[in-house]
Amino acid sequence: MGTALNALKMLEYFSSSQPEIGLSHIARLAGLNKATALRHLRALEEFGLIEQNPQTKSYAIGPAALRLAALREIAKPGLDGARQKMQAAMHEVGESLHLTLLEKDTLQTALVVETTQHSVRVSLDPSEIIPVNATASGLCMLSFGPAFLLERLESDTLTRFTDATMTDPKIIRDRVAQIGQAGWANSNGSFEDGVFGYAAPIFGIDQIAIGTIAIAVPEIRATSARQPLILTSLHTLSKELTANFGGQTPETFPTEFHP
Amino acid sequence: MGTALNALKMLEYFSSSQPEIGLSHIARLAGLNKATALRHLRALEEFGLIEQNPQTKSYAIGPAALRLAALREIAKPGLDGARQKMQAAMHEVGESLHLTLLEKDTLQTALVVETTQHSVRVSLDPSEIIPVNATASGLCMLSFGPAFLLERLESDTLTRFTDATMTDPKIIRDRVAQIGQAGWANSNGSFEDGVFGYAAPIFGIDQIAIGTIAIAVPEIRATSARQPLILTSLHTLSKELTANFGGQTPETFPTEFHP
DNA sequence: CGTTAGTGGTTCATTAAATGAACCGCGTTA
DNA sequence: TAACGCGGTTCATTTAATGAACCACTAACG
Repeated sequence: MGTALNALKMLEYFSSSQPEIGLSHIARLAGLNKATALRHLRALEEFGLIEQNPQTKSYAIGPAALRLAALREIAKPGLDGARQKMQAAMHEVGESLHLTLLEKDTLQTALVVETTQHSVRVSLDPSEIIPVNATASGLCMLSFGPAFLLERLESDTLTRFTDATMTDPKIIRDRVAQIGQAGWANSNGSFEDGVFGYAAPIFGIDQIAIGTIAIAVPEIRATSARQPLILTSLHTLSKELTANFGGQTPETFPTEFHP
Repeated sequence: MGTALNALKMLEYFSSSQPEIGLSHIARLAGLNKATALRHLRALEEFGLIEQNPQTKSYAIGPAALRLAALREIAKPGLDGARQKMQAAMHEVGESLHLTLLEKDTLQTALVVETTQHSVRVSLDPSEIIPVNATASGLCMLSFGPAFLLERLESDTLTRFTDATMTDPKIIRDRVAQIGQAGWANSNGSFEDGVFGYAAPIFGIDQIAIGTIAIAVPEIRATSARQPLILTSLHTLSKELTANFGGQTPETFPTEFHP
């Protein structure tokens, strides 16, 4: 059931490490008969989503992908799609959310969705640069983002914001390793007193984080009873936003978040 | 014949002017039964190439397009694909080709493929900025490119390169209108004596030219007998390169070029 | 030099999946 | 109230997808 879908699923086997695949190979990968694999490829090729190298006879993603991506950007300019998903989650959890993206080499707030359900809520300055050592987003980015962030940890001056702020690179690295296992990060008042943060990565095409999605909870509401709700919301957001920005979640990433 | 292809063809109906389409509407556009249209949309949606707006229930291009485009860029970085197509055409026609792209507001040579078949051939300096009034590429760009190029024609100083160079904006505008009808432009020694140029547009997603592909022929070989070959090559290149860069050829564009 | 194992691609009887007319429930408009 | 259009569903009918066996070709190997 779903011929079209089966055809499309063949596209999943192309990756940055394997941008060109031969007929027999992709048939084996997809568990399809060569004949059907070929017919699917031909259909995709006619549409332009697949292209055959006339020399090697092997197949690669075609130019139609570019056209569709351009259309996508017109229909949903990235952040708009993210905002909608964040707003939906905000209604579920009843807390403020913020989306941070890695711009060049700093982590910046791209979008803030504030809850309307509580008068006591966490507000965040959208122009602030996010310190990697003091926020859940920052720690998350150290775990799942590009390696240079971790590497320059020692050479950076790590500001102490509160008593809970970590400034020792060794301790931070330990924490980062834990987060890499769990899939999510938290910060309990290490940036601002009374603010608990929960963050999860948003992955790019190469399965390296391009940003994070975070839920900020005032300490009074940060009870262990509310954690499961927050963590499941965080997990679905991580996956949805990764998809929204055209990224790919690594297979090793946890399928759910545990406290 | 080709369920997958029929499903994919539904994507063709999304455009910048119509980025969201409802079920009944798209079924009508594609000439499909609502039931089959829905099943196709569901398949595309599961893959992520289509997304349904939960409020309006209408459909739009999904985030998977971004992922595929990113993969495409890794596999075939734009110009590489263009070079291959140009080389194939070069072998067919036996003349030098050059690809020019509109960078910001100037027309620049992006790629040159020189023929190896003749010792007398046209060479082009890749760093040169292409004058719009003197080259086939320039005239082509005036016809099919963004409007501002034509609008600033009067305010620009138009250099006279040879006796055949057009410098009167009025005459140029007439010529541009002709080219708009024909689909291709030529320049007979208006940039350099003894060089005949033939050019056709490369369109972007919005059906406005983002560049041109040109064939440069030494006057001695620019016989009327060779024109048909050159023009058909030019036409297929125009379409192929438009596709290569993820663009879309307007429906009003000629299906073949006539001398 | 023949054998083997791999490739990309084709054929055609069999089978499974795509199809579409009619239908439902719902919200708008007349 | 009635008529229309919408998104979505159902199920008998038909059409198109499927896959085992096959061909032609290339590369490696003894």
